Amino acid sequence: MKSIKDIALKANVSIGTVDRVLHNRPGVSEKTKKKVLKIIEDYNYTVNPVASILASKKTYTIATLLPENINSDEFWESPKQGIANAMEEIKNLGFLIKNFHFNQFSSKTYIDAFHKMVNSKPSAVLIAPIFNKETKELIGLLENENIPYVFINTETEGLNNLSFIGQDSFKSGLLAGKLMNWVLPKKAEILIIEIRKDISNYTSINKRINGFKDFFKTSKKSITIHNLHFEHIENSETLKNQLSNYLSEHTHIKGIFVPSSKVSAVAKIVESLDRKDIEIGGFDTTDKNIKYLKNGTVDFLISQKPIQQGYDGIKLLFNYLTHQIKPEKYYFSPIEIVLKENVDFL
Amino acid sequence: MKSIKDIALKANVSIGTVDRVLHNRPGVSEKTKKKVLKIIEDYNYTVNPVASILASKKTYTIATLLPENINSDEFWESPKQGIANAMEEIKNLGFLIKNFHFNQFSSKTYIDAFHKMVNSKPSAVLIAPIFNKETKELIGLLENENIPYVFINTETEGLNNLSFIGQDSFKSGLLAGKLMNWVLPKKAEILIIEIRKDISNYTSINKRINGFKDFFKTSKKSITIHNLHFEHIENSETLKNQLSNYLSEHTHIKGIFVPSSKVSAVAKIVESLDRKDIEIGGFDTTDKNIKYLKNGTVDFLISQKPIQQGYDGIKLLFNYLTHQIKPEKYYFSPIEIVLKENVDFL
DNA sequence: TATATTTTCGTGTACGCACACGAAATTAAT
DNA sequence: ATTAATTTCGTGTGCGTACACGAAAATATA
Repeated sequence: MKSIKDIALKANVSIGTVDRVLHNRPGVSEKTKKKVLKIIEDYNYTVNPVASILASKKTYTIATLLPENINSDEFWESPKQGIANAMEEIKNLGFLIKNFHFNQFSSKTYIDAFHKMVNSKPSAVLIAPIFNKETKELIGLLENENIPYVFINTETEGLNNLSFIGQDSFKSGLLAGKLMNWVLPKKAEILIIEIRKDISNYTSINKRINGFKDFFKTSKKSITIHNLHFEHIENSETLKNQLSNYLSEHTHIKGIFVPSSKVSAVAKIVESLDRKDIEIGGFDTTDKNIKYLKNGTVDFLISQKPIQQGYDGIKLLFNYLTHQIKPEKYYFSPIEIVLKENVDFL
Repeated sequence: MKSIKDIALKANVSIGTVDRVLHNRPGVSEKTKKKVLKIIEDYNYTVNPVASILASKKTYTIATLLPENINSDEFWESPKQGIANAMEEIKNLGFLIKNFHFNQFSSKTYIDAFHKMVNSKPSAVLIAPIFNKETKELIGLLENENIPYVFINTETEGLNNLSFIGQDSFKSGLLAGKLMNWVLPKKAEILIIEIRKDISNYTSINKRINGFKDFFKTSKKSITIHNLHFEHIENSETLKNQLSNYLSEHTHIKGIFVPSSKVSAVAKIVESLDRKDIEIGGFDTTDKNIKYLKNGTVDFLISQKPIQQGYDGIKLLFNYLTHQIKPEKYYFSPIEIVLKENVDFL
């Protein structure tokens, strides 16, 4: 393995000069620069990144802005896990992380955390731009400072984000439709359950629903679709009463689609009603959801590999900051089908 | 970031002593060792792998032994891709790779390559032990030299391999059964097509078939299963004739299960027969298979993420060699369901 | 030609760790 | 107590690169 020293020796210049050539720094005459470059080419030399990292005391700090995970909402735990994993890998390469959190039901906390994040002067940021309007208003703060930003999980159009990491929600809804279509009999009715509390994730969920409905335009089966909205899900008695009433009034409903991670709340009720004839499908492999998948109450889940999303987000910024590798603007996560039979192998 | 120097300072010992403790080298009294370890713990210190690698001129070579990919058989291309990706990441960390190949239909070439591999004195090896008997006879060569070995893709029981990376074939067959059950009508017949050429992969394929059949023991639908074996698949005329004859003799066959990556060969024929009523399922996302998945001839594929298998195999050996991290004995790959709707997001 | 200015380049040190060498401290042997 | 053997530990050097500092060379100005 040739080193910078070998190059210098061969070129009859000092290590410093070679270094200047390598980094395109001024202070080298055109003539010697040519000479050195020629030898670098001949020797097929590339800098040793290990030594390079060790020598450059350059440090980068990446800031993240994600919802805090409140009580039962374990979804955000996963991206955070992936972020932590990625940081573990690069922390010795001069990378530092600062995590900022907000309450996903309070835009005020989002704005607040956003400001704090910008004030910490990070090299780059990873944001879950749950609040669309606020994000558009605040994004200038980052652009003024020339801080690159990546969006995760929630798409926000029309901004100069370096990349978006998340699922194609429409397609994932479409896939959910296909699966639901498979599991249902030739003639059936489907209930889509929306929970208002997911309002912050409004766009994604709407796209999922659109995709879902879109699939049934092409289905050969005879399907009717119902919709039901709930305001709260904490008050499980209300939810239970309303849902069981609805189901008893509409006895042809044989499938329930939950376009969010709140599948388990619905599954719990259906199980208590002992309605084994109803098939349930939804999103995200939270522990609770998996429990109902395993016991057969839930038929399928669609996962977006949130751990990997977090991991990829950090790695992407790492590559951008250290190697100026510009990522794709859209970085779509896998749309993974999770059934009882493969849930243990993810 | 705390360094070895900080530890030494705090412990009132020299850097050398800390170094000895870190590497469990002799020459440190029990007392000072305890003291140093305590501080390491307190400081939450971990060695900087970058500096570590730079300092230790140690170099490792990893050898791989995989089938060469003959003409149409593109499956092995994927693990190789993953291996290459992983090597790219660690090549500057003192890692070198030597790839050995064999013809998967000739045990002689396997034995040959195996010997060459051992003679190259690698630090560790990654093997696809396609030939069970031969592997068991040859494995002593590695054990004599104390060379750790990892199996990929093909399981071989009763050996001291560091780890096995691959799919739980039985479970993946079971899953295929579930999917086939979903797509079929209440009453149907299924044809399982085995291609003798896959003999080298005999065990896995058999397990898949067992898993598949196992599922139908619990199915509520009325399903009959047929089996068909083919010697060759190159001679597509023979295959086509036999298969179309069989299908016309057994008109109730509405599903075909191909427990190998040769799905496309079957799909091609079914397509040419214009039998849109037949659902096809099989394994591996080769380009050809994906083509038939996209045009609707094939209903589902099951992928074992072969690229990741290769990647994981190398990374696992890397961690073992550099950090003595002992991997799990079984490292099961995801069992991924691939449909037309999610094939673009993997 | 002497001096100032700019361009070009060489040297030294640091990054955090591994490891060899040998010195100091401890223990054992005489 | 003296010497020898052994254990314990500190120092120094090198890994390949980045970068600051300043010296030397080249060029411009008087």
